[in-house]
Amino acid sequence: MRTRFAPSPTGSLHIGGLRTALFAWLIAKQTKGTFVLRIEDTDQAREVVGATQVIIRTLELSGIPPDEGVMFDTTGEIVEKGEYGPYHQSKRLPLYRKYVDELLENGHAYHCFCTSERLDAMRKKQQELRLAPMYDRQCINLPKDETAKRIAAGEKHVIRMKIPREETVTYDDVIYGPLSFKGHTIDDQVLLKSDGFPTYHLAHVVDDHFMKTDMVIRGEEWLSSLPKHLLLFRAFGWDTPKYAHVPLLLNKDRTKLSKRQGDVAAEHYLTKGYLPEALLNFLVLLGWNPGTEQEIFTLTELISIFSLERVHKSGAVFDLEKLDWLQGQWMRRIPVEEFAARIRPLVTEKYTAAGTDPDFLKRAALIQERITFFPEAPEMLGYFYESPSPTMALIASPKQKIEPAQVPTIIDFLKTQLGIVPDDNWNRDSIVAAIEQALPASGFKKGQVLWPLRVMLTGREYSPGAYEVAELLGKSETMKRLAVALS
RNA sequence: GGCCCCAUCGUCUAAUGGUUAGGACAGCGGGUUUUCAAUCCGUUAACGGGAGUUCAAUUCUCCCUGGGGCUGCCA
Repeated sequence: MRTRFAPSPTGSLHIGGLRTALFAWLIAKQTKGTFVLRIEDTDQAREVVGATQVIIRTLELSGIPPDEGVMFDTTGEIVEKGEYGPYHQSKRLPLYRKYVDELLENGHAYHCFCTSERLDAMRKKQQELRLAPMYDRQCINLPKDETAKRIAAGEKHVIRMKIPREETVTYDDVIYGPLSFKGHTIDDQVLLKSDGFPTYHLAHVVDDHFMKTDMVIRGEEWLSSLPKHLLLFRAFGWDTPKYAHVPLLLNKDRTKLSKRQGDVAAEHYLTKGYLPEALLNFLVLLGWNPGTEQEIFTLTELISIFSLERVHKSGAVFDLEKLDWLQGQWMRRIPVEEFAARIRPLVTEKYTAAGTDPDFLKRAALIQERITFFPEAPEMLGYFYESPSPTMALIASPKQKIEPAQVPTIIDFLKTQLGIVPDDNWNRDSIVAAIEQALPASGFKKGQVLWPLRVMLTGREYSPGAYEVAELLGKSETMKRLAVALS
């Protein structure tokens, strides 16, 4: 099946857009079809420079790049690939013009010279009379010669669609099921703007016809425009694609997910350190479920089990809590070598020594099960690359039942016990043995010696275990840190 | 206001004409543990309301209520 994602380059890729793209990508992949990226740049005023790059990059980073349409070449330049282009709507103007002319000839569309001032006034009046704001068709029966004359005189105009008002348009949406719309409630939509650009409605129908889209997967906000699109396909005499409208992503207050209430830019989550696997896993679960109790899915698994039939109709609140959990799950699934490779540049940026550290993999392994985001790594590994400054306040922990007065004794105990571990046998097991064998006679509890040891070695309130840190630090460094004076 | 759509724990969701209405996240309690995290166990918490159909309705129908989307020469 050929599916497509068709965003406007008006800013970064919306997180809801990424979910829609994911659904479309999954359908294309599971049918061994093609996922097309088309850029809907028909609103010159709202276009943002660089937005197309961001959109493509976000899809790529997420792991769902387009197969056809707008994409990057090997050098990172935006190119178009495929036989149904161009894939930027701004490059298809003659095509839209041609088909809107056809509509004009067949009586499915008409010229409209109304000014926006008149339209505003009209709507205002309609609102006051509690009527549906709709174009009043003032220009629908303009004589041909008058129309021609006004156009020739350079008068600004648009082309509107003529809706058959007596009809009821019905459709069976892949997700929403049977839908029906009464013709007299549908507005005579503008198809071609006065600047010669098409509106979404015209461009969508023409493009998805010529690009041979089998299924249009888009957000639910398009549901009420659907009859216009259906009518256009019919007016052109073209087959209608299947439509699957997907439920919206919502703010906490259940309004349509918007910028004001949080970050809606998909790349924000990626740059913040969320794994694409976690992000897509989270998004796919918003509105869809596999019918089993499985919650963690790779993209490959999703390709085989995803289905639009199991997407339901109500909107889903975009609540990050579960994303954080999924992030943790995915972080822990990364092979440790890969994990180390990912964080190494980040850690090296702050601590040059990490770049040549032969034990980096072991240190990375220590934090993998407790880290949430890659950027936390430098902070979490800092004590391996710079000497900590432990304080008495931190060591004398009431929770561990440690009195300040006991601290020197405890540290002496640690020095003595660790001192007897042979240099060539410095490993976790022998460190454990050296300390725990002497524990009963010392009168200290485990926590009373291990908490101070950990703090002396790391200077931190939280960190991986004392034994593991000591092992990786090596004997001489461990002994050195135990000898540091407390502040 | 008009049109269209939707409605199960706080959130994401499952299931069913007869069930103790299931799971996950979060919350809470506990185990493990030198801290934090991770992990394990337990636990709080939902069918919006009213009619109708039926022996039986959370499930089917209708109405209401609530929520959302659209209502641009935006997409």
